Amino acid sequence: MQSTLERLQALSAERAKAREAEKTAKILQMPMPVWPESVRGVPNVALRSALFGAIKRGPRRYMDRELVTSLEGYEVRYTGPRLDQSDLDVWEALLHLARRQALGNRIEASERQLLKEAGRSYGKSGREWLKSVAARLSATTVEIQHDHQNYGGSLVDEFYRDDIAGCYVIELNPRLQLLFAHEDWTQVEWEQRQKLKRQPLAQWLHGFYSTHARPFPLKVKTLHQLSGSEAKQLYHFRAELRDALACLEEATGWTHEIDTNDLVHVGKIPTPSQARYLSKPKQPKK
DNA sequence: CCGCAGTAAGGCATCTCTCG
DNA sequence: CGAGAGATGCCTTACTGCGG
Repeated sequence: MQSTLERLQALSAERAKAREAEKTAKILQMPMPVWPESVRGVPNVALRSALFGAIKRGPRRYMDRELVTSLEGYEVRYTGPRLDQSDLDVWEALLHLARRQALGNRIEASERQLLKEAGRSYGKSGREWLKSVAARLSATTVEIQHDHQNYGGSLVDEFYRDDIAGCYVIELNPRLQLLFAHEDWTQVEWEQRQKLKRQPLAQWLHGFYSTHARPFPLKVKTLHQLSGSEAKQLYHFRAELRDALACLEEATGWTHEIDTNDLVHVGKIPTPSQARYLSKPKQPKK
């Protein structure tokens, strides 16, 4: 026999669940945020984790529902071959193309257009590469938990070449909308990212620090794990990190320092929107 | 542990050629 | 001219070995 209290508790739990579902439904109906042509809008979870890692070319390690290192607050599991910064280029390009439509809609784009949006030159090797990225992004599984919101599925629902139409057909998962909710996404300067081409670690750092208006110091070891670097020795990674930070500074003007405690400091000039955000909570000091 | 130089191997840009 | 195939060669990463 249930007590009145138990019944009440069950009822309130049910209501909470319903509210959560309602919230999710609401988010799914919101339009995709719009960002200017010069940036790429990317969910923070993709930039604050090793999901798209700073890994070297060559054979990719296969992951099976493995927990991906990420900043606190995100839980990410991934199944499939490791994703790299080039895969991120394409995913960003797809989101970019989709941003003016409601997610879930079909995108049709030529090989040429996709390669251009991803910052690649058009040629035999580029087209072959695009095929392999399409296979990776559509055939792998990501599970993301953040803020009571769950996302599960592939990064791209459909991604195939329609030989008759002579173009690619892409269908994004409508639930991707959840990853853009609560302003939990970042505008990444595309021109800066392109300057860091072929330098996975510098690209990863650029994405990571783009998500922070005022970066906080992190240990070299933490960055090693967060970036998904496969360097086996930490001092090797430290050397790579130094080079990458120097490239990053050249491309963005963000200053860097590794102090005696092995803490990495990055100083940056906040973007206008980040500056507004920073000035909000605190009263201006005088 | 750390820095530097050298190495291997693969990613990627680019060039040329062919075909319609 | 434009699209695509194939070949070539540069550039990068991460590892190794040596000396401090």
